Amino acid sequence: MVEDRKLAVLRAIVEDYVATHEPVGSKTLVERHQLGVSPATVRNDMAALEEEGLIAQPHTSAGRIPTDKGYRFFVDRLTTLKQMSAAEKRAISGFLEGAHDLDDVVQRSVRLLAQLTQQVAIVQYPTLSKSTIRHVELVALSTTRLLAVLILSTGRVEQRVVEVPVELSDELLGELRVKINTAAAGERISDAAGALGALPAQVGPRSSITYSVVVAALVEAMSDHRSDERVVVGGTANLARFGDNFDQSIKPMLEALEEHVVLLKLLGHATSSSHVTVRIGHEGPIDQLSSTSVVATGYGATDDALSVLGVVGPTRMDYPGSMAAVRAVASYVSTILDES
Amino acid sequence: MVEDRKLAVLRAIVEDYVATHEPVGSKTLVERHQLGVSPATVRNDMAALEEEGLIAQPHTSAGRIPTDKGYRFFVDRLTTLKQMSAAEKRAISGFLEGAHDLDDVVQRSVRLLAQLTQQVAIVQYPTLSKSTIRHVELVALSTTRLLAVLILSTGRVEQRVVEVPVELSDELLGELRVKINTAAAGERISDAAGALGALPAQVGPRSSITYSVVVAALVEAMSDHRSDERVVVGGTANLARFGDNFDQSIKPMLEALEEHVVLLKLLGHATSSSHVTVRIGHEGPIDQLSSTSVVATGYGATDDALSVLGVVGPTRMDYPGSMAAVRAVASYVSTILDES
DNA sequence: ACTTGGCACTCGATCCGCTGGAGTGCCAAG
DNA sequence: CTTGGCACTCCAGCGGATCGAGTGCCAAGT
Repeated sequence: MVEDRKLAVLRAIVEDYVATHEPVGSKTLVERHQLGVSPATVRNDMAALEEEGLIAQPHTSAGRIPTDKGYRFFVDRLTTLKQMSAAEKRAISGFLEGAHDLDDVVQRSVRLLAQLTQQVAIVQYPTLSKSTIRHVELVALSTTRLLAVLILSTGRVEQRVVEVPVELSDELLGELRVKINTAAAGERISDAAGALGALPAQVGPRSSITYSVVVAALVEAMSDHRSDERVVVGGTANLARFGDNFDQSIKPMLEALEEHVVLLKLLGHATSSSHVTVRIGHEGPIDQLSSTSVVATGYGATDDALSVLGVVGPTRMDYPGSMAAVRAVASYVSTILDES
Repeated sequence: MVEDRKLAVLRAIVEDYVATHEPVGSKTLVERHQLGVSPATVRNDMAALEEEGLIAQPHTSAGRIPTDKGYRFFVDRLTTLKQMSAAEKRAISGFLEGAHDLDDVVQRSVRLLAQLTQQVAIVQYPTLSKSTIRHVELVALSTTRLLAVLILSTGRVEQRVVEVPVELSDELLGELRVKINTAAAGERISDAAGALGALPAQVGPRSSITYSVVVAALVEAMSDHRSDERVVVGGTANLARFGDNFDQSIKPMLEALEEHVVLLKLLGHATSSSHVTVRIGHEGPIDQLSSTSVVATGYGATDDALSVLGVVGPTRMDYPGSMAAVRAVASYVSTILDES
């Protein structure tokens, strides 16, 4: 079938170009792949593919390279999701099992992902808004300052210094601690604000001011979007393999990696864990990164993802491999977080 | 005086080369600086400087560039410590004042330092071994697992999950919490281990096992050197200005920035806060970074530094500027940490 | 004892023109 | 629809010529 062969040619072009980083011509194509036809035939197919905007040539007498549209087609229609080998699976779970701490899990995931894909890996911490409160601890720093420590179900620990306009006695602090914990424990962050808000009214007017100050600070700490932006990056050294066009690809990438807000925009919002999202080149939200692709997925519960992780690389990346690695790591991280 | 002029020439060469990144010749030198002599004279001086190993020429018919030894001489003998302008001082303190959290302080410092020096900035968290324990919190995750949260005087919060081989009742947990806090609060980390170690013997044999397990885990968490290695990096995008020789300077740099252990080696151990350390090129501990310099200093108390911060850049960097910025930021961070 | 102008020399950077080869598009025949 | 043939295009790479910045050295001047 003619149409089939055209797709085979596209696949071959993508694979070859990803492997060699060089425009691929009709002759080398039939040599390296068993297409069973002559270069001339391939040339005809290539002309058709170019017509459809799936491939392009850098200059008249050069081979073809896939366009963003070509990659998109390749990812959507020509990619059979690669399975990780048993050895790889063992390596992944072994590496992640060793963690005894949320920070540890995140850090290891990022390293792992970077190593597996040989690219820049990004892991976002579990979103605050989807966690429930496990415990709130108040520690006096001085008589008018206290440190509020928020321990969440996902293992995240958030802290915030609170200035209180009145002197705090030990008893009052203890009372506060108990009241706040009974009100907030087990609640989702978003709901806790309401439950806590009711507290000041329940106590005598004498301590009600203190209550409201502390409660207000806690609520603020919880809704602080800055802490939702926690993101860890790894494998930056892999940028070195991006190629030679420094200013065009590496510099903007480094700049983006500095700005966590930008990174989050890049990753996109947490989708379901079962689905791997691929954004190719210009499809992404940032113009400077038009030759960069993002492969990401949610992790955590299958239905309602806790957060996102993924890799970032040049459009000419190994999509099947990256997708498999991202999916595998996300799934292992999910199970580990479920256990704890 | 002849000797004086030779040094003036060296200074001029360093300054010009740092500014232009190009080998500097005798003619351009007399044009740009008021040396009051002819190019020929400068050439004689240059020959002498080259004889002494302070400058070198990349090839026969090119201008001169400073050698590492030349930079060293420049830093040691020709640098008058630049003062920050009032506006800069205001900007620094203003930017750092806004922080309400240790994490915040560290993060802001790194950004600030990167921005001020236009280079890669590194800040190490306050060393654990120099902090005292403010509070220990134990939160039950399940009946046999608990989360130990260590709150330190510097504002650092360390956490660790502990598996306990026996079932923990609420009362036992409360008892543990009180005992541990009375034993450890106010102690230096290094001393706390001893105080805690005595605990199990003080209780009945029934709960003594539980005590020893928890205590052991806590002690391990405290002495865990991994957590001493906490380091934050910023301004990576400034690597882009390093120049063109990608493989020689940028790639190894990126690799080093990935490995926090390497970074710590690079920064060196905390020296006193009052003294800024400069390591030039090959003087550093890492061979791959032989064309990279480090400007660092301790921060925290003047006499006994809490930890280290600094910047990393090409040997051809603005030493006076970097030294001034590093010193200024360190001093502001110190005061802020003292306050809390 | 230094400084300085002059001068010959070196050597990388840059431009130019050439050529080889990889790759294409098209056409006519199978 | 495939295929071999063929003319054409254009980049990459090479060698040679040129340019100019910079040097080292020397002899004369202060």
